Amino acid sequence: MAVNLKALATHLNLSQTTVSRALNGYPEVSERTRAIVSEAANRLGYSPNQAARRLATGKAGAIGYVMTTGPDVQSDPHFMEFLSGVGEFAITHNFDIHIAPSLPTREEATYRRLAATRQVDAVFVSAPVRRDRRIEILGELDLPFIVHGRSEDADDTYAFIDIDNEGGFRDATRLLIKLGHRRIAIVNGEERMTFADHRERGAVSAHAEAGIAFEPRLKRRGAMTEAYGYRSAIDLLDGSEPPTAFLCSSMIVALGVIRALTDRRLEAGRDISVIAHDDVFPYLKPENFRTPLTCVRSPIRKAGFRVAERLAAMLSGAEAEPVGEIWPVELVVRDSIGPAPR
Amino acid sequence: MAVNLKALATHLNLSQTTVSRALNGYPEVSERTRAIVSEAANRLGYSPNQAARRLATGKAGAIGYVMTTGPDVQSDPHFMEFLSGVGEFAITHNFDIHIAPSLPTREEATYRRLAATRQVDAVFVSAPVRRDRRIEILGELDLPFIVHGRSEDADDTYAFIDIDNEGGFRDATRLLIKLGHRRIAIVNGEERMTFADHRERGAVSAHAEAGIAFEPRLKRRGAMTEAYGYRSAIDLLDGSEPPTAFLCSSMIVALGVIRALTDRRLEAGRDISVIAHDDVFPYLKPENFRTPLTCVRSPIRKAGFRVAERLAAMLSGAEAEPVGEIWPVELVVRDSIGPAPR
DNA sequence: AGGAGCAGCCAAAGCGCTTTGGAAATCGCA
DNA sequence: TGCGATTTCCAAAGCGCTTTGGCTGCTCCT
Repeated sequence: MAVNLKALATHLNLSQTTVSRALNGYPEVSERTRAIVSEAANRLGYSPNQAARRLATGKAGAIGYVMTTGPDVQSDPHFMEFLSGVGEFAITHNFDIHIAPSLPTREEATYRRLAATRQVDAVFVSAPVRRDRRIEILGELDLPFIVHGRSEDADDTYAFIDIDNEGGFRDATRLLIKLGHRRIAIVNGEERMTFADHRERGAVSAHAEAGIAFEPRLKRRGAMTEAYGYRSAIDLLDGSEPPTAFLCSSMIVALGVIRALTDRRLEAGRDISVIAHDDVFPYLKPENFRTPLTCVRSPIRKAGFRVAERLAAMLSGAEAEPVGEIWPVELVVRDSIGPAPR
Repeated sequence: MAVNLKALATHLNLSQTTVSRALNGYPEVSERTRAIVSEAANRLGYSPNQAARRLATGKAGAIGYVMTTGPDVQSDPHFMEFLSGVGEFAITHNFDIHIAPSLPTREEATYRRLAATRQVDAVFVSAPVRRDRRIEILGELDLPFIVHGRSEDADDTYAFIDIDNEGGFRDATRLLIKLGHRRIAIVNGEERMTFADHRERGAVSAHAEAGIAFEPRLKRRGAMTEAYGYRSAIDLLDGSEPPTAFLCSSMIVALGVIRALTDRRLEAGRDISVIAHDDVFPYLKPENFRTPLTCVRSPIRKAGFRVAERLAAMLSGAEAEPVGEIWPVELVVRDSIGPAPR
């Protein structure tokens, strides 16, 4: 059915060697021959069997990702946008993305399998937690990897790219403090997530430098759903000494927080201030909130692109030492903040 | 480095044949030997080189998906939830998901490459358009595939699984009509999308059977962003003879529509009715809208699971003829609808 | 004219697995 | 005890590619 190297070579009265070299751009074949070969290849619709090529070269032509899933695992809407970025780069370098689904409990085994079966040249890890087992395992495995985010600080033992979550939330908090806010709630990501740690740390340090005590009762941790944002905000607003400002770890969470405000007849920017982290989605923009939302912003798609780019660099040997890269985030002020009520 | 079959066989003083058979569960090896072999395989951390296995068997152990991406291509938040469903099934049958990123303009070539390089055993296609070129190509290619959605009706030439978009929107529209609504807007998906055609058809037919003319001015087509929902609704509300009800093709669109209503001091369920399609996301639930949202509902994750399941069936030969499968959707009534104002 | 150097091509090995086509050992039974 | 049937295992071929290590014939220089 499908035409293979041998058939093509026979057809051309050339050896497989020559045909292979012609197609792969090796210099030891004349331009004339190369032209003839590639013309024929196109015409006959030849493209090399990837498995055979892999076996011969040892290169997989794909980068991997272990996606946890299962009945109780919720999908992360951020990931799709991140993946689009990875894909954008992958296109330019002709590699694919190999997704290995895994139950959360089988993650370790899945990484090991990926490494052992040589299906991918490298992997990327996302949403790292505090002491991320995946990073420990990958460190032992013979498989290049990069982390989107960080596992633990002061770790220069693995490659990563992260955004300055701490700095972003510090800036945001500073701004709120400058506006007179003293009770600032932070509706943050899940407990174990490092990005949430960093954001909290940023908020805390901004309080500290202003000589204000950050009240732990005002912080929340949880899976970033709209419902979680709502519940958290209602809970805080209905308690005694409610916050005068909210920091939200995602746009979806902000949606829930705003709904709570609306329920309590509070208007963002006038009665209460809201700042959220914006990963920049095409379908939900902070400037389009009823009260345009002040944000700490960093396009997650760019991060995906960069992750792929770095992985490619690692594979080509251009990046030897594991380096960590931290991107600044941008504070974009819109109408959702204002002076603290007094 | 990595232990291979040969090494394992030598170590065990057995032939590669026997070791291979023992590991793959063939009957012509004694249970005793099998036990010894698999113990050793575990201990030495052997797992077969996937490329070699592919080359030998012709099976890739992966299903493919061509993901369009690029600077101007927006990611689809629905896809991640769909993919989780695919993954859930994939786990149980030990195959992976191979994502081939592609510029929209190169989609055809990407499918051809996927077929020619034999990297995947089958592919799935999502978000089909009217005359979907992808389906035409795949029909010619020697690569099993299934479509999530439909390309054109009366097509029993390819395998698909779809939800009854027409029926769902017909039911929703009937309900609105019964409540006295006569000007029902439909804020639908992109022009070329078949699911949007079907939903529109459902709405139109419900009008027809009630002897009411459906006004084309009340329909909108576009990429389903929040901003699009908002703009569409504002435009309709500010026009003459504004609609008394809205049908929205996604939850995100509904978010925008609701924002527009709020801007115009209209309350869903009291002043105006809203029904949306709900793909069932963990992070944004219709029951948690300020006014709980009446929905036409069908979990997209389940569809993903089923797509994978059917693909597996096709590969095992259990599913020979291409069949189309259409799932009913559920109309879930909540507070966002009410009698038409008079 | 004669040899060095090089461009252009090829045969064959090998990547690590599965699988075909036996062979040897064991078993059942008359 | 002898012989066919059944287990249990093996050697070798082959999947389709890349790549090593030549070989040939031409050009160029002295």
